[in-house]
Amino acid sequence: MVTITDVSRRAGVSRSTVSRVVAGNGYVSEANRKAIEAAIAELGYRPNTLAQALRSNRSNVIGAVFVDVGTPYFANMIYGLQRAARPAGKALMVSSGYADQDEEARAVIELIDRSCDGIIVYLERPMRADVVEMLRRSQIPVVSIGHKPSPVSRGQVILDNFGGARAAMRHLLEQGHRRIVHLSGQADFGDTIARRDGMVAALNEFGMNMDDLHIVGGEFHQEFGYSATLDLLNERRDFTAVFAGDDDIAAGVLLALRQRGIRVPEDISVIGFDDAFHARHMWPPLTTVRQPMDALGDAAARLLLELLARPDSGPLEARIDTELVVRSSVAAPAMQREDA
Amino acid sequence: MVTITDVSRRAGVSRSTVSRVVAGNGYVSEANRKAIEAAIAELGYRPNTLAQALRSNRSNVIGAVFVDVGTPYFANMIYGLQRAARPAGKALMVSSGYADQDEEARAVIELIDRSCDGIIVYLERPMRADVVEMLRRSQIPVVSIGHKPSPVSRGQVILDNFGGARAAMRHLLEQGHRRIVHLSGQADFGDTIARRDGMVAALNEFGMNMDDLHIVGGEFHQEFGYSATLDLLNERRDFTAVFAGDDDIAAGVLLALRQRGIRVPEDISVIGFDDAFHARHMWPPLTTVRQPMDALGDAAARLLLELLARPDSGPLEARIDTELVVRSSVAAPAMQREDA
DNA sequence: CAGCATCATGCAATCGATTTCATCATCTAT
DNA sequence: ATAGATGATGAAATCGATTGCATGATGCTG
Repeated sequence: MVTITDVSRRAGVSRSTVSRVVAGNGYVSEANRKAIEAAIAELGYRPNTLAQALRSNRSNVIGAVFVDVGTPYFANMIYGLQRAARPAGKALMVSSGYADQDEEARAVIELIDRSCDGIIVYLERPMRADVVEMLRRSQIPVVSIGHKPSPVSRGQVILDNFGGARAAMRHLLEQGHRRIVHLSGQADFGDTIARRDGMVAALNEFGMNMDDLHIVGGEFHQEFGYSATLDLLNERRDFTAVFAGDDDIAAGVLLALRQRGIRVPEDISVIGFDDAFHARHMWPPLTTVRQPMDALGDAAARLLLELLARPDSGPLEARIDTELVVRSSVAAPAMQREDA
Repeated sequence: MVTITDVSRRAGVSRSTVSRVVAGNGYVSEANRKAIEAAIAELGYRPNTLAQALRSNRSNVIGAVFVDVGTPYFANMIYGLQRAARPAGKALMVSSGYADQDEEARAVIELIDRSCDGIIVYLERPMRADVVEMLRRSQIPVVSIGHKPSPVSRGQVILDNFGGARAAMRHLLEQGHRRIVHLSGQADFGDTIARRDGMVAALNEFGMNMDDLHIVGGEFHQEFGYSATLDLLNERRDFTAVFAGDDDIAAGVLLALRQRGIRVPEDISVIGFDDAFHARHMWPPLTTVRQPMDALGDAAARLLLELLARPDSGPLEARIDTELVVRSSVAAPAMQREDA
């Protein structure tokens, strides 16, 4: 491996001078600069980032912990992260927490140990107290994505769940739907709570209220959407539209309806949330509320870079808007619907 | 930050002794071991991985370059990678090459600079010569996933494209299809070539040959599947089944057929390749050949760990099998088909 | 011409570990 | 009793950079 010492010898200067040229700071004569640059090129010198990091206390690595990296949902977020991080010369180290508190703790600790300059987290569980304490002591800036700000985070990226849920409901209401079912994800998730408020807002705008909405709580999985829809149908419930807590649930709804021979959107309308990768591939293509994952990642990285550049800045926040994506799963309600 | 020196002082021993306890090698008296462990716990000492890496020349980081990290396809591969790497104490650093030679070069160079212990690559383009040279000089073991082994890789993970394509064709042939169209991806991709051989093998088994197959070359995109299918229909070509180069192409095929009012699988059967995330969400749910991305990532990491443990071992290879996933887009051909 | 910036450079300390080697105490075998 | 093996420990060099400080050269001002 060719080191800075090799370069300095070749160019006939001290290591300090080489360092100045590489870092591009301090005074260096034109003659020496040329000589050093030539030596660097001839030897193919590349600075050892480990040594740099050790000495200067900046690793130029940012760490990220997500629920599950192996998921399309987060893949897109990583894309946004990279888009913002790379131009700033930061590499990315990613890890999954699998929605388990101890796994999430392990992942965060690993990133602390690796001397990341900053950490971005998207967690489903509150952070373990000892990890919070470690982060506080390490002084590493933390940006969290999602609903509840973690106690150590100095940056927060929030998705406008309120506005998204309101837009979805309004879309259904404007089409004339009045008997709507909402299949929500986990009731204790922050997202779910924020969305409820958005739905209420939309209902109010149409002179309705929460009582006019039938809510079934479950999980963010296709299976829930499927079985809940079947139950609804068996109860012979009277509804013309379903607002699914996410696109996975919506996929389950579509499946159940199709099995019962109920047409979408002619008989029943369905709207989802997320605009996940597969939303456009469903049949009919799913109308849904787009949650721009790449924008979330991008914003998180930007916030972190800002915190790195201005360590004394107060808590930062970014709010990301949702967007209604109209495809083909919503239409005006039919006057009458023949049940299965 | 609490360092090894702090611990040594607290325990009343030298740094060397602490290091031995932490590393778990060398001789240490029971009394000292206890004292040191106590000191570590009281101070909350965590070894500085940067310093360890610098001194011992092992960073315990594995680098990976994929075509595009922000894609569901690779998300799953990262999952497999992590599954194998974490238990070995290796962290992951990922980067995208965006199917561009210079971008891929940049990504690999970054990983070299970061002193990764090993690098895993999945590239679309041949590696730039200067990067090959850098890798060779750096002695960093490289494992490549995919068709063409890169000139520096000492490990190779190969997907059985041959067997997968043969299985897909056999499935169609067994159902009775004889007039089959293949919509292939980029003709110069290694995958595409290997699959062609698999298709020939299947045809031969049924007493047919390449002339009995109509091949249209294009790209691995939905748009190609869509437009190619429309063209085929406009030409009034006579076919009962389509074998799509991947599930994206298949999605385009389904879309075009649906628009023309052609039923799948009653009128025309469609089979894909990959078993991408959205394959099961299509309508009808797509029969396809599963390419186990997580297994590919897992195998790559294992190979790399093996190379790391046994630096003098010869070139390693792993072959990953595909699996036919039967859903609902293939059926026996109808006797007669009324064209649009 | 004296005094003071400004420009250029190198020495040496430092970051936080690992690792070689020397030293010394015990223990065992002859 | 003594040589040799084994166990236990610490001093010091080392990994490859960055950076504060001292020093010297040069240019400018009054």
